[in-house]
Order: sequence, then structure tokens, then C-alpha cells
Amino acid sequence: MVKISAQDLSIRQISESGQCFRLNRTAQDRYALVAFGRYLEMEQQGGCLTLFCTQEEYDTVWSRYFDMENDYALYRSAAADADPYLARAVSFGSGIRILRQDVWEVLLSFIISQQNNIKRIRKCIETLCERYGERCSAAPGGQEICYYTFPGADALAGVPEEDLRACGLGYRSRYIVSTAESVRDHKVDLEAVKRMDFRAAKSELLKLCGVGEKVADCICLFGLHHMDAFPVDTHIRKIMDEHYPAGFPFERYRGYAGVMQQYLFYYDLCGQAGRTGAAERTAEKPTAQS
DNA sequence: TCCCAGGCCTTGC
DNA sequence: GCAAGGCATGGG
Repeated sequence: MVKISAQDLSIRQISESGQCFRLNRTAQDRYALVAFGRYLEMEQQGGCLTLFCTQEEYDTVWSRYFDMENDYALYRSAAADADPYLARAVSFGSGIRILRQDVWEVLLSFIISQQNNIKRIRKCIETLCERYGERCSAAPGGQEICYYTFPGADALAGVPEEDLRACGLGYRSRYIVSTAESVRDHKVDLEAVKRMDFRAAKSELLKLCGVGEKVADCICLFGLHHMDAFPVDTHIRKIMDEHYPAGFPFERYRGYAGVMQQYLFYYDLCGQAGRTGAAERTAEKPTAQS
């Protein structure tokens, strides 16, 4: 069991922000995450976050996953003076961090995310994992839990499109099969992409069917940790039109504009900026673990 | 019934 | 090169 301050790492906020679709609220204050084939349960109460894992697992796996080596207070302070709107967004989502997720998982997740809502994205991905991932079990609190790993490119390449449509993936099914085949056959080599800089990596990812500007930026930010990537989706487009008609000051946030993007996105999705009850719409209801 | 959800591909000019 | 239109599906 590892206890850390929730001031700088809020699992609730990260979960709500829809950055990782396999980080779910399972009960009041309880969260479950499946990443890199591992299962992690967490509890966030007041200012304390408890991770139900060993100190060694935290040190070797989760500390890096949650990007704990970076000082987000520095990023947040950059927004304080010149930009009142961003300052409010940063204050609202102060516990958000940019996760270091698996590239393949982010790639597929954000192909699925297009023209889709967060609740349904989670459902699609869970179905995909149950049908094509590997069944595993863990016993974090003595009670056995069953979970499924994220299926690799090998497992999805060659799957009939109709079978994926049966997972609720709709027209994205074609993109998924095509992309899985491209990755399996090394037409796009994800291991090589990991070693590229932002510009080269994005250019390579854009070769994949179903990956456009926005999805490529999400992969670069959430999977490759290129912190300059700035995905522009419907929320960010709206924010840019309303609050930055002369353009967003990227120069001011060089090297971490993507972090600012996440604060803005989360504020629009769940904060006052969202106005019409967006937080209630997107906050997942607790789901039972099977 | 219509609109929207972390867009992208294809077509026609 | 660029603007439209089409695309699955579920929820409000």
C-alpha cells in the first residue's frame, strides 16, 4: 500500500478527463486501472491518494506511469499571470497529469474516440478487451478480481470487420483492422516511432488509416509524452473561438502546451465553463467489477 | 425527431 | 488543395 498526496495527482480528475479509458471509478472514492497488463486499485479521500500496490511496484511502474518525476506546479504557475481564463482552468484541474500510456493502446483508443462520447468509448474498449484481450486475475485486497489486458495488434489484425462492429465500434471497425495490420506488418513501426521527435512521430502516425491531425496529437501527448502536442477537438475548438480569437499563445507554454490543453479540456468538460451539467453527464457511475 | 459526442475518409471541383 | 457529405451508435 502506497500513500501519496492527492494535491498534485488527482485520480478523480484524471479519470473524468477521459485521458485513459481504462481508469474507472468503481465506487465512491474508489478507482481501478488496467495498464501494461497490470491491475491497480486506488482510493482517493480528501487530500490523500492510496494505491493498493507494493512500494516496489509503485517505484518501478506507477510512478513513471503517473509522470511523478515532473513538477506540475511549475507548469501551473506559468498560467497564473497573463491568462485569467487558463488560470481558472488550471486551478480547477490542478491534480491532472499527463499519463505515460502504452502507445498502441492510446492509438486504438483514440481511433475509437472519434465522433464518440467518453462513456461509450469506455464501453467499446472494455468489450474489445473482453473479446480479444487476455483474461487475468489479481487479488489486491485478498478478494480475487478478473480483468482483461488490452489486445495487441496481432490479436486484432485479420479480425473480420463485422466482428468488430458487433463490439459497437461502428464505422471505426475498418480503421481498426487496417491500423492493426499496418502495425503488425511493421508498415508503421511503433518501436521506431517511440524514438522519433514530435514532428517525425506525428508524420509517421498520420500514415495510419483512421488517424488524422487530432488523433495523432493525442497519441503523441498521451502515448509518446511529447508535451508540445496540442490536440484540437470540438471542445478546444470552441474554447479557441471564444477565448483565444487571436490565437493561443503557444510560445508562452513552449515544451508543455499539451498540459495546458488538458486543463482547458477538463475545465470545459466538467467545470463551470461546461455550464449545462457537463460534469454530471460525464462522471461515470460506479460500475461493478466482475 | 433532432442533435451531439475528444474526426476522418472519400468525393467532386 | 479544399469544402462538403457520409459515416455507426447511443443518450439527452
